[in-house]
Amino acid sequence: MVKNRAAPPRARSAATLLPALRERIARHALPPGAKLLENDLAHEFGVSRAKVRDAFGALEQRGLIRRIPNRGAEVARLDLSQVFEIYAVREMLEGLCVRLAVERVKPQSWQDLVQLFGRPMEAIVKHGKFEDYIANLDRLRSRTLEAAGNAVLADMLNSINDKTREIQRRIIILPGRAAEGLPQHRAVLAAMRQGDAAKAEELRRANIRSSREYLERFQSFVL
Amino acid sequence: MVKNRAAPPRARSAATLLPALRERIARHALPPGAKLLENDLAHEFGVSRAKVRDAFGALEQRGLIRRIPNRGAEVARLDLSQVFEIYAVREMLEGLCVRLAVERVKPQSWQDLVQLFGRPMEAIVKHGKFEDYIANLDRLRSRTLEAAGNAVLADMLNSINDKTREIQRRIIILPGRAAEGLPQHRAVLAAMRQGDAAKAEELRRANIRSSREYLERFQSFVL
DNA sequence: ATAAACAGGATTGTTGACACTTTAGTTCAC
DNA sequence: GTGAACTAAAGTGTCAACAATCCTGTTTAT
Repeated sequence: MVKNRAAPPRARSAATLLPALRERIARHALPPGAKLLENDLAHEFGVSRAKVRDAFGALEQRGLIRRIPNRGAEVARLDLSQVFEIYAVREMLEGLCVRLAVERVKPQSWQDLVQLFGRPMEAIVKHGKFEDYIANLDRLRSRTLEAAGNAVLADMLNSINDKTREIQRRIIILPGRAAEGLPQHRAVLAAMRQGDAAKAEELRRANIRSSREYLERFQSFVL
Repeated sequence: MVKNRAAPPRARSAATLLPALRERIARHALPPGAKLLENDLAHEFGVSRAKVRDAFGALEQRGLIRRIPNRGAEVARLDLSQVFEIYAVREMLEGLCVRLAVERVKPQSWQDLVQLFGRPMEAIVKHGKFEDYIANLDRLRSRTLEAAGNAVLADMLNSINDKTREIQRRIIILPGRAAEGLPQHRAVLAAMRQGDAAKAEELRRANIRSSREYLERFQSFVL
């Protein structure tokens, strides 16, 4: 190879390096096992190798990449058992998140989401518009996280999310999953709209267990 | 100041740098707000400044230190609201941990801990031997974490623990807390010994809520 | 006397060069 | 033809010097 196969040195700033890498890894633009070369990235982002190295350190701490001495860094692969470990934790934390959110804001503040998850989402699922479905789920997610007002929790859930975003995407695309998931999210939202924190928590946990079952059944398609 | 007030350059290796700093911060050998000087630490541990810098990056990711550009790093202070945020998360995760542990190992494997938490701990509490009390709690903790067999969970709980170890210590020393906590731990262990995962989980959560109440009542002594 | 301006020292941030390790490709012996 | 030994290239790990920034104590002007 004579030429740099990496993208030309677009003038990106150093501050965007870490989030950009996180994003690429989370959406599998950099798939598991992909090697990360310090030089190429330094060149592409227009920063020094030292900063790339710093970013690698942060990514390693978050469990997004794996570093082997003298051999470089590669995107971490997660095997099935790790994914199930994450699901166990996620069930608890997402449940807590919903409960805190309900306890801290007025019930009517969820009204717009209740409506969004009515007809509009119905149509989205009907027509298989998965990207829109996911975008709306994400809106619900971030609204809930914000309402919960717990930075420690937010950090952990974001960390988990970075690792499993692509897997969740693949589960949603599975036959019947969206149609089965939507009523579950609606039920959670209904409890939130009523201000019933305990019920919302339990329903959210059930929703995640249900997603987990899909993963168990279709694991060969997802991993 | 003419002389280096830091310890003489003991020959410590680079591999121990990060754990050593974590430990110092966790036990408040470096109290909140203490400034960390790259040069002093590099000298003390006999490593280059670059490595100290790497370690700082990891510590910052874990939320143990705070870095301000051009101003250096200092041990993070946690205010009361953050501590309560952590308690909310901890209650869920410790509960999960106990449940998983019970589900994965034979009930009789807890027998030695049941006995340890009988007479011996009774005596320890009676004589106010707090260090022993804490050491045994820690033994219970690590045994449970290991039995749970969930690396993601272990990571999160360890991270939380690093941040609140000293606070937990101060709560335990509070008048009446150890005497009130011991029966709670006994109850959890009894449920574990019976193989009743759900009950053990709920009891553990109650135990943490109880600890939280102490913190609420005596916050002025703890922070 | 007070506050702004200024120097000197201390500390962090950044860069580039160099050493070490691994990998891949080539040669050579059998 | 096969495999071991050697060589060159690529990549990572490390360090030390340099640049930029901040802090402290002193001077200076009002």
